[in-house]
Amino acid sequence: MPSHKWRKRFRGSGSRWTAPREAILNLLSKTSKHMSAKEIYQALLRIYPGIGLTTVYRTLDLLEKMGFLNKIPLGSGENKYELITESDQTHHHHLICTQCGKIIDYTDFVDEELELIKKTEKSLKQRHRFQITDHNIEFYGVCEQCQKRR
Amino acid sequence: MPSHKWRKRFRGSGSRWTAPREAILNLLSKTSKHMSAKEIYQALLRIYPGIGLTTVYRTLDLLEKMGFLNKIPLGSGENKYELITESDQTHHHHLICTQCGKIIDYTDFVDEELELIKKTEKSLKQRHRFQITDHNIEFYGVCEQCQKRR
DNA sequence: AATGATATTGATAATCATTTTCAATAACAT
DNA sequence: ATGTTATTGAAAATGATTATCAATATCATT
Ligand SMILES: [Mn+2]
Ligand SMILES: [Mn+2]
Ligand SMILES: [Zn+2]
Ligand SMILES: [Zn+2]
Repeated sequence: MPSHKWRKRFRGSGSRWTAPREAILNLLSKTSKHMSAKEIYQALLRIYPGIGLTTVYRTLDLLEKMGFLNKIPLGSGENKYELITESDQTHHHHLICTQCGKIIDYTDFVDEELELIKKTEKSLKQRHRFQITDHNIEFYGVCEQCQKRR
Repeated sequence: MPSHKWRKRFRGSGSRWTAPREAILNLLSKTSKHMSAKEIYQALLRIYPGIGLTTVYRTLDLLEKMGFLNKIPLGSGENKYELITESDQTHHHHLICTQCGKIIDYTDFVDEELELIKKTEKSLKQRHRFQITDHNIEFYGVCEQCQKRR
């Protein structure tokens, strides 16, 4: 468990290093999946009985604010979370199954994409006086398994 | 009120032409805003007292399925709706204020965008065996008014 | 124009994800 | 070891949307 790399980043922020926070970070670092609060809660129940769903929500909020993870709205009102890895494929977008909610990362044409994004952002900033902070690109469809299911 | 152009499109679909449906279509055709169910409900109350919020939701669902309007998830769990105009700027994307939820249409670089989209879609389709049905591009930021507000 | 089958409506209650409240507990600077 | 206060978990509250259901309106057919 090389899980203490996050610990230091809690220092000085006024936030404390607690068992739920460690558990959630460990879980998310072990999976490549994009998980919802409830999924995270249920997965944790096995290794951490007694953890509260409320705590999961609060922790996810905190971790997002600290820049540890991304929150991905599913349109159904449900959100999914993924750890931000400081390693390789940091910038990526998503392919979302509209049937089961599965999310797949992709990095196709990121360079061209970024160029276009940059241009558009600049244009929008000037014309609408928006302070642009982020963008989102995603594709929707039906995954292989859900295609077979009917 | 040239509002009877939709009427015929209800024929044969088994759906009936009703007052709430006409009211909602009229309202949305008069505005360029992207409105939530509640906003639509409240706007209608003045001209159509007694209309139910439930009916608004149901009608919006129906109209979306019939291809009359787009549903835009806000990430906060709230959705906004816009009429699809058969006229000019059909294909566009959105600039969304994260403070007040205001949505602004933009059509910058749509040609380049569509080219990139097409390429990416093809690539994703092959590699992940997804049946891709749609895409979404949006920018987030803070609108001019919300910048002033603090 | 009257009839009848059934699509639609609106009030109410139910869901579902997320947030708020609050008293009990745990983390950590001293 | 101690005290301050951030954090936790249970329970209730919220906000958007959906399900139920009896009453009503639409519209094809007399
Ligand atoms: Mn991802
Ligand atoms: Mn629009
Ligand atoms: Zn799927
Ligand atoms: Zn705004």
